[in-house]
Amino acid sequence: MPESTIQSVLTLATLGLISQRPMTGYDLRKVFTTTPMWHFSSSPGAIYPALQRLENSGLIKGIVEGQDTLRPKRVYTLTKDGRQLLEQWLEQPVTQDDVIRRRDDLVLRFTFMGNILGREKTLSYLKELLMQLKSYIPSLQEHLDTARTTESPYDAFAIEHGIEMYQVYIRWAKHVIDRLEEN
Amino acid sequence: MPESTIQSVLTLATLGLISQRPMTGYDLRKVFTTTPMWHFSSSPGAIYPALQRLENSGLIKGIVEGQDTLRPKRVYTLTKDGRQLLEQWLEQPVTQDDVIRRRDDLVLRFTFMGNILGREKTLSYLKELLMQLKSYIPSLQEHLDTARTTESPYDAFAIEHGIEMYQVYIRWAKHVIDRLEEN
DNA sequence: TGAGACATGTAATCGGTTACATGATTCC
DNA sequence: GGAATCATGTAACCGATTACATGTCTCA
Repeated sequence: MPESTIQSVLTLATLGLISQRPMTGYDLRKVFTTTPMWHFSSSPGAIYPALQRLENSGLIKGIVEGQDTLRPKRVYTLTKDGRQLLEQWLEQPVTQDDVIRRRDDLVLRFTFMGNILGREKTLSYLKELLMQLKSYIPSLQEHLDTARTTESPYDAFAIEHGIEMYQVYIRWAKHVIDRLEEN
Repeated sequence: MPESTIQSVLTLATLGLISQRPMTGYDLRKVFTTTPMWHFSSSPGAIYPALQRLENSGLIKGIVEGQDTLRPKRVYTLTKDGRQLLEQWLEQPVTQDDVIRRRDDLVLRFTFMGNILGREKTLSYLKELLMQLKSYIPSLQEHLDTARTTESPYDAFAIEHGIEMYQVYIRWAKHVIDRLEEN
């Protein structure tokens, strides 16, 4: 049972990536600079300390490859505890707070979920997500109404932006659910 | 000329809000808990230190109201330096990095911009934003193609999510431009 | 008289940013 | 021989989170 308090998105993303295949710090940096996961920091000052923390917490294990050569590298794999923590994160219920403050993390969780928890759990995750997204919109709508009556046109535009974002999010989730249910 | 290095979104948002009307720390907390700006932290441990930093940098000035009473409060207003820094932030060109890593900040900037820089500058801001948004999509499209050919369906879904988000962002920006140009 | 809103702080901890630092290997 | 890529780190700084802490005012 991992008792660590590690929960930053970067470490969770790292854990997820390492779960897909063993990786070095350099590999991670490449993912964070060359794939759409580039909204994560790829600076060595973020990644190497993160890997050290994960290893110290027993969530990953580094094996040195090419120890005899002049350019050895540290390849990390998940430990059982690491896998467990990752699953714990993925199985967390979707909260209103997630939908408001951690919109992007929810997509990240989805991405790892398919391979790790399977199709069924991914489907219920998406349905839960869908519910939370839907239940958030009315409050935005209310604020839009007040912004309109108080004549703050810029505020109103900004809130419209938010509403539209959540609406496509919902449409996307429905679409993915349909696709996954088609088999 | 403010030489401070203050640039966290929270402090910039604070500066923007105080520019609209003088505010206390408590007022800010209320905004951050009761309006769609609730994705900002409203914890006293974030706000009060931020206000102190802003005041120490000479960007805002606190005046104690009700000093004689038992519940005095500190009302902050922008200083000239504060206003200048705020304008500097708002006038910054929209970069690719903004569009990737600071999507939300861009909307925040838009919100303050109307009142502070006026309609013309807001329009050019939106057009700049539009360009950057458009120029970002092709790279996502490419990654979508590779994800599809390598049979990573979950990755592909996630990238589709991103593309759709940017597409509505673009639609929104166009819509607002049209509205503002109608006068 | 008690609940809830008003009002402001501090301290420990943690992690990300920025900048610095070093060296090997590969390929032209 | 030089550029690009491979590969890994450290240190100072800063700001956000969490938890703790305190007290007033208003209204039912």
